[in-house]
Amino acid sequence: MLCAGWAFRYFQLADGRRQILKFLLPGDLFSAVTIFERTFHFSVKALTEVQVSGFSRSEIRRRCVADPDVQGAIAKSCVTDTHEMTELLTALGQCSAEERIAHLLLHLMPRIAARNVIREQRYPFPLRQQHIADAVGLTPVHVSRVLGLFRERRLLELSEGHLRVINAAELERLGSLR
Amino acid sequence: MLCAGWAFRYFQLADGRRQILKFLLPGDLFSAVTIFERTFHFSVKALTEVQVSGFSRSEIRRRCVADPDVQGAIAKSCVTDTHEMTELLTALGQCSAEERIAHLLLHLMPRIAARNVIREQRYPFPLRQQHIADAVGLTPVHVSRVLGLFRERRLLELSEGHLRVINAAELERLGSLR
DNA sequence: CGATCGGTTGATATGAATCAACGTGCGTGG
DNA sequence: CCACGCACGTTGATTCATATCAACCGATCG
Repeated sequence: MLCAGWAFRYFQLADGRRQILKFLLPGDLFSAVTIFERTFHFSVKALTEVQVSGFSRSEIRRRCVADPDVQGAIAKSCVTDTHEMTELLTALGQCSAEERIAHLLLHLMPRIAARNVIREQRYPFPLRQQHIADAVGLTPVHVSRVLGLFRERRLLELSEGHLRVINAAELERLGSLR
Repeated sequence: MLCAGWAFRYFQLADGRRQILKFLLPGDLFSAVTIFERTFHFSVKALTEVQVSGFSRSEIRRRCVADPDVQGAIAKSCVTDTHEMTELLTALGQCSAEERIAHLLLHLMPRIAARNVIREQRYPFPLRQQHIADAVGLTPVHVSRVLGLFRERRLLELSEGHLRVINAAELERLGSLR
Protein backbone atom coordinates (compact mmCIF):
# COMPACT_ATOMS: atom_id res chain seq x y z
CA MET A 1 0.00 0.00 0.00
CA LEU A 2 1.13 3.49 -0.85
CA CYS A 3 0.84 5.62 2.30
CA ALA A 4 2.19 8.97 1.11
CA GLY A 5 3.30 10.50 -2.17
CA TRP A 6 2.61 9.56 -5.78
CA ALA A 7 3.70 6.51 -7.75
CA PHE A 8 2.60 4.54 -10.78
CA ARG A 9 2.19 0.94 -11.79
CA TYR A 10 3.35 0.04 -15.29
CA PHE A 11 4.19 -2.75 -17.69
CA GLN A 12 7.59 -2.65 -19.36
CA LEU A 13 8.36 -3.93 -22.85
CA ALA A 14 11.73 -5.28 -23.86
CA ASP A 15 12.45 -2.39 -26.24
CA GLY A 16 11.96 0.30 -23.62
CA ARG A 17 8.34 1.21 -24.30
CA ARG A 18 6.16 1.09 -21.25
CA GLN A 19 2.46 1.35 -20.53
CA ILE A 20 1.42 3.10 -17.34
CA LEU A 21 -1.49 1.11 -15.93
CA LYS A 22 -2.45 3.22 -12.94
CA PHE A 23 -1.33 6.22 -10.98
CA LEU A 24 -1.12 5.40 -7.28
CA LEU A 25 -2.18 7.91 -4.65
CA PRO A 26 -2.04 7.63 -0.87
CA GLY A 27 -4.22 4.77 0.33
CA ASP A 28 -4.04 2.83 -2.93
CA LEU A 29 -3.03 -0.80 -3.04
CA PHE A 30 -0.44 -1.52 -5.69
CA SER A 31 -2.72 -4.24 -7.02
CA ALA A 32 -5.33 -6.15 -5.08
CA VAL A 33 -5.43 -9.30 -7.18
CA THR A 34 -1.77 -9.86 -6.37
CA ILE A 35 -2.99 -11.55 -3.20
CA PHE A 36 -4.03 -14.54 -5.29
CA GLU A 37 -0.74 -14.80 -7.16
CA ARG A 38 2.81 -15.90 -6.51
CA THR A 39 4.67 -13.29 -8.51
CA PHE A 40 4.16 -9.70 -9.62
CA HIS A 41 3.31 -9.00 -13.22
CA PHE A 42 4.03 -5.30 -13.20
CA SER A 43 6.52 -2.72 -11.98
CA VAL A 44 6.01 0.27 -9.72
CA LYS A 45 7.94 3.53 -9.67
CA ALA A 46 7.73 6.54 -7.39
CA LEU A 47 6.87 9.94 -8.83
CA THR A 48 7.57 11.88 -5.65
CA GLU A 49 8.92 11.03 -2.23
CA VAL A 50 6.78 8.15 -1.00
CA GLN A 51 5.97 6.09 2.04
CA VAL A 52 4.89 2.53 1.62
CA SER A 53 3.68 -0.28 3.83
CA GLY A 54 4.04 -3.91 2.91
CA PHE A 55 2.03 -6.92 3.94
CA SER A 56 2.88 -10.54 3.45
CA ARG A 57 0.42 -12.45 1.32
CA SER A 58 -0.21 -14.96 4.07
CA GLU A 59 -0.96 -12.21 6.56
CA ILE A 60 -3.46 -10.56 4.23
CA ARG A 61 -5.13 -13.86 3.46
CA ARG A 62 -5.49 -14.57 7.16
CA ARG A 63 -6.96 -11.17 7.90
CA CYS A 64 -9.20 -11.49 4.87
CA VAL A 65 -11.05 -14.50 6.29
CA ALA A 66 -11.00 -13.08 9.83
CA ASP A 67 -12.04 -9.49 9.19
CA PRO A 68 -14.93 -8.67 6.83
CA ASP A 69 -13.67 -5.08 6.60
CA VAL A 70 -10.36 -6.20 5.16
CA GLN A 71 -12.19 -8.49 2.81
CA GLY A 72 -14.43 -5.64 1.72
CA ALA A 73 -11.47 -3.37 1.10
CA ILE A 74 -9.75 -5.96 -1.08
CA ALA A 75 -12.92 -6.63 -3.03
CA LYS A 76 -13.51 -2.95 -3.55
CA SER A 77 -9.97 -2.43 -4.77
CA CYS A 78 -10.39 -5.29 -7.29
CA VAL A 79 -13.62 -3.77 -8.51
CA THR A 80 -12.30 -0.24 -8.97
CA ASP A 81 -9.12 -1.52 -10.61
CA THR A 82 -11.25 -3.40 -13.11
CA HIS A 83 -13.40 -0.36 -13.82
CA GLU A 84 -10.40 1.85 -14.25
CA MET A 85 -8.77 -0.57 -16.63
CA THR A 86 -12.00 -0.90 -18.60
CA GLU A 87 -12.22 2.84 -18.97
CA LEU A 88 -8.58 3.25 -19.91
CA LEU A 89 -8.88 0.43 -22.40
CA THR A 90 -11.85 2.12 -23.99
CA ALA A 91 -10.08 5.46 -24.07
CA LEU A 92 -6.98 3.98 -25.71
CA GLY A 93 -8.91 1.92 -28.21
CA GLN A 94 -11.57 4.40 -29.25
CA CYS A 95 -10.58 7.97 -28.44
CA SER A 96 -8.50 10.73 -30.00
CA ALA A 97 -5.47 12.27 -28.33
CA GLU A 98 -7.52 15.14 -26.89
CA GLU A 99 -10.17 12.83 -25.54
CA ARG A 100 -7.63 10.53 -23.95
CA ILE A 101 -5.78 13.30 -22.17
CA ALA A 102 -9.01 14.91 -21.04
CA HIS A 103 -10.16 11.55 -19.77
CA LEU A 104 -6.97 11.00 -17.81
CA LEU A 105 -7.28 14.38 -16.12
CA LEU A 106 -10.96 13.85 -15.34
CA HIS A 107 -10.10 10.49 -13.87
CA LEU A 108 -7.41 11.92 -11.64
CA MET A 109 -9.18 15.07 -10.45
CA PRO A 110 -11.63 13.47 -8.00
CA ARG A 111 -8.96 11.11 -6.77
CA ILE A 112 -6.67 14.05 -6.00
CA ALA A 113 -9.55 16.01 -4.49
CA ALA A 114 -10.33 13.13 -2.12
CA ARG A 115 -6.85 13.55 -0.62
CA ASN A 116 -6.19 17.29 -0.79
CA VAL A 117 -7.98 20.50 -0.13
CA ILE A 118 -8.62 22.02 -3.56
CA ARG A 119 -8.91 25.78 -3.76
CA GLU A 120 -9.95 27.52 -6.95
CA GLN A 121 -9.72 24.33 -9.00
CA ARG A 122 -5.98 24.07 -8.44
CA TYR A 123 -4.83 20.47 -8.10
CA PRO A 124 -1.40 19.28 -7.05
CA PHE A 125 -0.14 17.38 -10.09
CA PRO A 126 3.38 15.96 -10.13
CA LEU A 127 3.19 14.13 -13.50
CA ARG A 128 5.64 15.07 -16.25
CA GLN A 129 4.36 15.09 -19.82
CA GLN A 130 6.32 11.89 -20.35
CA HIS A 131 4.09 10.16 -17.80
CA ILE A 132 0.93 11.40 -19.44
CA ALA A 133 2.32 10.16 -22.74
CA ASP A 134 3.10 6.70 -21.36
CA ALA A 135 -0.35 6.46 -19.79
CA VAL A 136 -2.42 7.40 -22.84
CA GLY A 137 -0.20 6.03 -25.59
CA LEU A 138 1.12 9.22 -27.18
CA THR A 139 4.51 10.87 -27.60
CA PRO A 140 5.55 13.57 -25.14
CA VAL A 141 5.79 16.01 -28.05
CA HIS A 142 2.18 15.44 -28.96
CA VAL A 143 1.08 15.68 -25.33
CA SER A 144 2.75 19.07 -25.22
CA ARG A 145 0.84 20.21 -28.29
CA VAL A 146 -2.51 19.02 -26.98
CA LEU A 147 -1.94 20.65 -23.62
CA GLY A 148 -0.94 23.80 -25.48
CA LEU A 149 -4.25 23.67 -27.31
CA PHE A 150 -6.15 23.17 -24.07
CA ARG A 151 -4.36 26.17 -22.63
CA GLU A 152 -5.15 28.26 -25.69
CA ARG A 153 -8.81 27.33 -25.48
CA ARG A 154 -8.85 28.27 -21.83
CA LEU A 155 -9.71 24.80 -20.60
CA LEU A 156 -6.87 24.49 -18.14
CA GLU A 157 -3.32 25.37 -17.22
CA LEU A 158 -0.73 22.83 -16.31
CA SER A 159 2.68 23.70 -14.96
CA GLU A 160 4.96 23.62 -12.01
CA GLY A 161 3.39 20.61 -10.40
CA HIS A 162 -0.11 22.06 -10.46
CA LEU A 163 -3.16 21.62 -12.64
CA ARG A 164 -5.66 24.46 -12.77
CA VAL A 165 -8.98 23.63 -14.36
CA ILE A 166 -10.67 26.62 -15.94
CA ASN A 167 -13.49 25.10 -17.98
CA ALA A 168 -14.44 21.84 -16.34
CA ALA A 169 -17.64 21.44 -18.34
CA GLU A 170 -15.83 21.50 -21.66
CA LEU A 171 -13.17 19.14 -20.38
CA GLU A 172 -15.95 16.81 -19.28
CA ARG A 173 -17.53 16.97 -22.70
CA LEU A 174 -14.27 15.93 -24.28
CA GLY A 175 -13.23 13.19 -21.95
CA SER A 176 -16.25 11.67 -20.29
CA LEU A 177 -16.60 8.55 -22.50
CA ARG A 178 -20.38 8.70 -22.39
CA MET B 1 -20.92 -18.40 -17.32
CA LEU B 2 -20.72 -19.15 -21.00
CA CYS B 3 -21.20 -22.89 -21.49
CA ALA B 4 -21.08 -23.23 -25.27
CA GLY B 5 -20.34 -20.99 -28.24
CA TRP B 6 -18.52 -17.68 -28.53
CA ALA B 7 -19.43 -14.26 -27.15
CA PHE B 8 -17.71 -11.04 -26.19
CA ARG B 9 -17.82 -8.52 -23.39
CA TYR B 10 -17.66 -4.86 -24.43
CA PHE B 11 -18.11 -1.28 -23.34
CA GLN B 12 -20.41 0.88 -25.41
CA LEU B 13 -20.00 4.62 -25.96
CA ALA B 14 -22.90 6.97 -26.58
CA ASP B 15 -21.86 7.70 -30.16
CA GLY B 16 -21.82 4.06 -31.22
CA ARG B 17 -18.13 3.31 -30.78
CA ARG B 18 -17.47 0.27 -28.67
CA GLN B 19 -14.44 -1.37 -27.13
CA ILE B 20 -14.38 -5.15 -26.97
CA LEU B 21 -12.87 -6.06 -23.62
CA LYS B 22 -12.71 -9.82 -23.87
CA PHE B 23 -13.77 -12.67 -26.09
CA LEU B 24 -15.65 -15.29 -24.10
CA LEU B 25 -15.15 -18.98 -24.78
CA PRO B 26 -16.88 -21.96 -23.19
CA GLY B 27 -16.17 -22.10 -19.48
CA ASP B 28 -15.48 -18.37 -19.14
CA LEU B 29 -17.21 -16.24 -16.56
CA PHE B 30 -18.59 -13.03 -18.02
CA SER B 31 -16.72 -11.12 -15.32
CA ALA B 32 -15.68 -12.45 -11.94
CA VAL B 33 -15.51 -9.14 -10.05
CA THR B 34 -19.20 -8.65 -10.77
CA ILE B 35 -19.83 -10.77 -7.67
CA PHE B 36 -18.79 -7.80 -5.56
CA GLU B 37 -20.99 -5.30 -7.37
CA ARG B 38 -24.66 -4.45 -7.62
CA THR B 39 -24.84 -3.59 -11.32
CA PHE B 40 -23.06 -4.58 -14.51
CA HIS B 41 -20.66 -2.14 -16.10
CA PHE B 42 -20.42 -3.80 -19.48
CA SER B 43 -22.48 -5.49 -22.18
CA VAL B 44 -22.21 -8.97 -23.62
CA LYS B 45 -23.13 -10.15 -27.08
CA ALA B 46 -23.12 -13.59 -28.66
CA LEU B 47 -20.93 -14.28 -31.70
CA THR B 48 -22.37 -17.71 -32.40
CA GLU B 49 -25.14 -19.81 -30.96
CA VAL B 50 -24.48 -19.93 -27.24
CA GLN B 51 -25.50 -21.65 -24.05
CA VAL B 52 -25.27 -19.80 -20.80
CA SER B 53 -25.79 -20.56 -17.15
CA GLY B 54 -26.62 -17.91 -14.62
CA PHE B 55 -26.02 -17.77 -10.90
CA SER B 56 -27.46 -15.35 -8.42
CA ARG B 57 -24.89 -13.24 -6.63
CA SER B 58 -26.10 -14.45 -3.25
CA GLU B 59 -25.75 -18.07 -4.31
CA ILE B 60 -22.22 -17.56 -5.55
CA ARG B 61 -21.24 -15.70 -2.41
CA ARG B 62 -22.60 -18.51 -0.29
CA ARG B 63 -20.76 -21.19 -2.25
CA CYS B 64 -17.65 -19.03 -2.19
CA VAL B 65 -17.32 -19.19 1.59
CA ALA B 66 -18.44 -22.83 1.72
CA ASP B 67 -16.38 -24.33 -1.08
CA PRO B 68 -12.68 -23.47 -1.49
CA ASP B 69 -12.81 -24.77 -5.07
CA VAL B 70 -15.41 -22.20 -6.03
CA GLN B 71 -13.41 -19.54 -4.25
CA GLY B 72 -10.30 -20.59 -6.12
CA ALA B 73 -12.10 -20.49 -9.45
CA ILE B 74 -13.36 -16.96 -8.81
CA ALA B 75 -9.94 -15.78 -7.70
CA LYS B 76 -8.30 -17.33 -10.74
CA SER B 77 -10.79 -15.68 -13.04
CA CYS B 78 -10.09 -12.28 -11.43
CA VAL B 79 -6.38 -12.79 -11.86
CA THR B 80 -6.49 -13.83 -15.50
CA ASP B 81 -8.95 -11.05 -16.34
CA THR B 82 -6.53 -8.57 -14.85
CA HIS B 83 -3.59 -9.99 -16.78
CA GLU B 84 -5.51 -10.01 -20.00
CA MET B 85 -6.58 -6.41 -19.53
CA THR B 86 -3.02 -5.40 -18.69
CA GLU B 87 -1.75 -6.99 -21.88
CA LEU B 88 -4.48 -5.54 -24.04
CA LEU B 89 -3.90 -2.13 -22.49
CA THR B 90 -0.22 -2.35 -23.30
CA ALA B 91 -0.94 -3.50 -26.83
CA LEU B 92 -3.38 -0.64 -27.46
CA GLY B 93 -1.16 2.00 -25.90
CA GLN B 94 2.21 0.99 -27.30
CA CYS B 95 1.87 -1.20 -30.36
CA SER B 96 1.34 -0.75 -34.09
CA ALA B 97 -1.63 -2.18 -35.96
CA GLU B 98 0.30 -5.28 -37.01
CA GLU B 99 1.53 -5.92 -33.51
CA ARG B 100 -1.92 -5.50 -32.02
CA ILE B 101 -3.59 -7.90 -34.41
CA ALA B 102 -0.80 -10.44 -34.02
CA HIS B 103 -1.11 -10.11 -30.28
CA LEU B 104 -4.85 -10.70 -30.36
CA LEU B 105 -4.43 -13.85 -32.42
CA LEU B 106 -1.64 -15.14 -30.20
CA HIS B 107 -3.80 -14.49 -27.20
CA LEU B 108 -6.73 -16.41 -28.64
CA MET B 109 -4.88 -19.40 -30.11
CA PRO B 110 -4.09 -21.25 -26.87
CA ARG B 111 -7.53 -20.46 -25.51
CA ILE B 112 -9.13 -21.98 -28.59
CA ALA B 113 -6.74 -24.92 -28.51
CA ALA B 114 -7.72 -25.67 -24.91
CA ARG B 115 -11.28 -26.27 -26.08
CA ASN B 116 -10.87 -27.83 -29.53
CA VAL B 117 -8.76 -30.40 -31.25
CA ILE B 118 -6.45 -28.45 -33.54
CA ARG B 119 -5.19 -30.22 -36.63
CA GLU B 120 -2.57 -28.66 -38.86
CA GLN B 121 -2.71 -25.32 -37.09
CA ARG B 122 -6.30 -24.75 -38.16
CA TYR B 123 -8.34 -22.98 -35.49
CA PRO B 124 -12.09 -22.40 -35.48
CA PHE B 125 -12.43 -18.63 -35.56
CA PRO B 126 -15.87 -17.01 -35.81
CA LEU B 127 -14.78 -13.34 -35.45
CA ARG B 128 -15.59 -10.93 -38.25
CA GLN B 129 -13.03 -8.25 -39.09
CA GLN B 130 -15.32 -5.77 -37.41
CA HIS B 131 -14.82 -7.60 -34.10
CA ILE B 132 -11.07 -7.62 -34.48
CA ALA B 133 -11.26 -3.91 -35.25
CA ASP B 134 -13.34 -3.16 -32.15
CA ALA B 135 -11.01 -5.20 -29.99
CA VAL B 136 -7.72 -3.63 -31.08
CA GLY B 137 -8.89 -0.11 -31.86
CA LEU B 138 -8.63 -0.02 -35.65
CA THR B 139 -11.06 0.34 -38.54
CA PRO B 140 -12.30 -2.79 -40.29
CA VAL B 141 -10.75 -1.49 -43.51
CA HIS B 142 -7.33 -1.35 -41.92
CA VAL B 143 -7.77 -4.77 -40.34
CA SER B 144 -8.45 -6.12 -43.80
CA ARG B 145 -5.25 -4.56 -45.12
CA VAL B 146 -3.11 -5.90 -42.29
CA LEU B 147 -4.57 -9.38 -42.64
CA GLY B 148 -3.93 -9.14 -46.37
CA LEU B 149 -0.30 -8.34 -45.59
CA PHE B 150 -0.06 -11.28 -43.20
CA ARG B 151 -1.47 -13.53 -45.89
CA GLU B 152 0.95 -12.19 -48.46
CA ARG B 153 3.88 -12.79 -46.13
CA ARG B 154 2.67 -16.31 -45.54
CA LEU B 155 2.08 -15.85 -41.82
CA LEU B 156 -1.50 -17.08 -41.79
CA GLU B 157 -4.77 -17.39 -43.62
CA LEU B 158 -8.05 -16.27 -42.20
CA SER B 159 -11.38 -17.01 -43.81
CA GLU B 160 -14.63 -18.87 -43.54
CA GLY B 161 -14.61 -19.10 -39.80
CA HIS B 162 -11.15 -20.61 -39.60
CA LEU B 163 -7.68 -19.33 -38.84
CA ARG B 164 -4.72 -21.24 -40.24
CA VAL B 165 -1.35 -20.31 -38.80
CA ILE B 166 1.49 -20.87 -41.21
CA ASN B 167 4.43 -19.10 -39.57
CA ALA B 168 3.81 -19.09 -35.84
CA ALA B 169 7.34 -18.02 -34.99
CA GLU B 170 7.11 -14.83 -37.01
CA LEU B 171 3.66 -14.08 -35.63
CA GLU B 172 5.09 -14.53 -32.15
CA ARG B 173 7.93 -12.14 -32.92
CA LEU B 174 5.40 -9.50 -33.96
CA GLY B 175 2.87 -9.86 -31.22
CA SER B 176 4.49 -11.22 -28.10
CA LEU B 177 4.91 -7.91 -26.21
CA ARG B 178 8.27 -9.00 -24.81
C1' DC C 1 29.84 27.92 -16.17
C1' DG C 2 28.47 24.00 -18.59
C1' DA C 3 25.38 20.07 -18.52
C1' DT C 4 21.06 18.15 -18.13
C1' DC C 5 16.05 17.97 -17.95
C1' DG C 6 11.53 19.27 -19.26
C1' DG C 7 8.89 21.68 -22.29
C1' DT C 8 7.84 24.22 -26.73
C1' DT C 9 7.82 24.84 -31.62
C1' DG C 10 8.47 24.02 -36.64
C1' DA C 11 9.11 20.98 -40.68
C1' DT C 12 8.38 16.73 -42.45
C1' DA C 13 7.14 11.80 -42.66
C1' DT C 14 4.10 8.04 -41.93
C1' DG C 15 0.46 5.02 -40.27
C1' DA C 16 -4.14 4.68 -40.09
C1' DA C 17 -8.76 6.70 -41.16
C1' DT C 18 -11.94 7.96 -44.49
C1' DC C 19 -14.44 7.84 -48.70
C1' DA C 20 -15.81 5.30 -52.40
C1' DA C 21 -16.33 1.63 -55.55
C1' DC C 22 -16.66 -3.16 -56.41
C1' DG C 23 -17.15 -8.35 -55.82
C1' DT C 24 -19.04 -12.26 -53.76
C1' DG C 25 -22.06 -15.22 -51.26
C1' DC C 26 -26.35 -15.71 -49.15
C1' DG C 27 -31.04 -15.38 -47.65
C1' DT C 28 -35.49 -13.79 -48.75
C1' DG C 29 -39.48 -12.85 -51.12
C1' DG C 30 -41.70 -12.75 -55.49
C1' DC D 1 -36.02 -20.25 -59.96
C1' DC D 2 -34.77 -15.72 -60.18
C1' DA D 3 -33.95 -10.91 -58.63
C1' DC D 4 -32.87 -8.20 -55.17
C1' DG D 5 -30.87 -6.51 -51.00
C1' DC D 6 -27.51 -7.00 -47.62
C1' DA D 7 -23.38 -8.34 -44.99
C1' DC D 8 -18.69 -8.93 -45.48
C1' DG D 9 -14.38 -8.31 -47.40
C1' DT D 10 -11.08 -6.11 -50.70
C1' DT D 11 -8.85 -2.37 -53.03
C1' DG D 12 -7.56 2.38 -54.52
C1' DA D 13 -7.22 7.41 -53.72
C1' DT D 14 -6.96 10.80 -50.56
C1' DT D 15 -6.91 13.02 -46.05
C1' DC D 16 -5.77 13.46 -41.35
C1' DA D 17 -3.76 12.58 -36.85
C1' DT D 18 0.11 11.58 -34.74
C1' DA D 19 5.12 10.43 -34.86
C1' DT D 20 9.62 11.77 -35.84
C1' DC D 21 13.49 14.76 -36.22
C1' DA D 22 15.56 18.81 -34.91
C1' DA D 23 16.38 23.16 -32.88
C1' DC D 24 15.77 26.05 -29.08
C1' DC D 25 14.65 27.96 -24.35
C1' DG D 26 14.57 28.38 -19.41
C1' DA D 27 15.35 26.39 -14.99
C1' DT D 28 18.10 23.77 -12.07
C1' DC D 29 22.21 21.83 -10.32
C1' DG D 30 26.79 20.36 -9.68
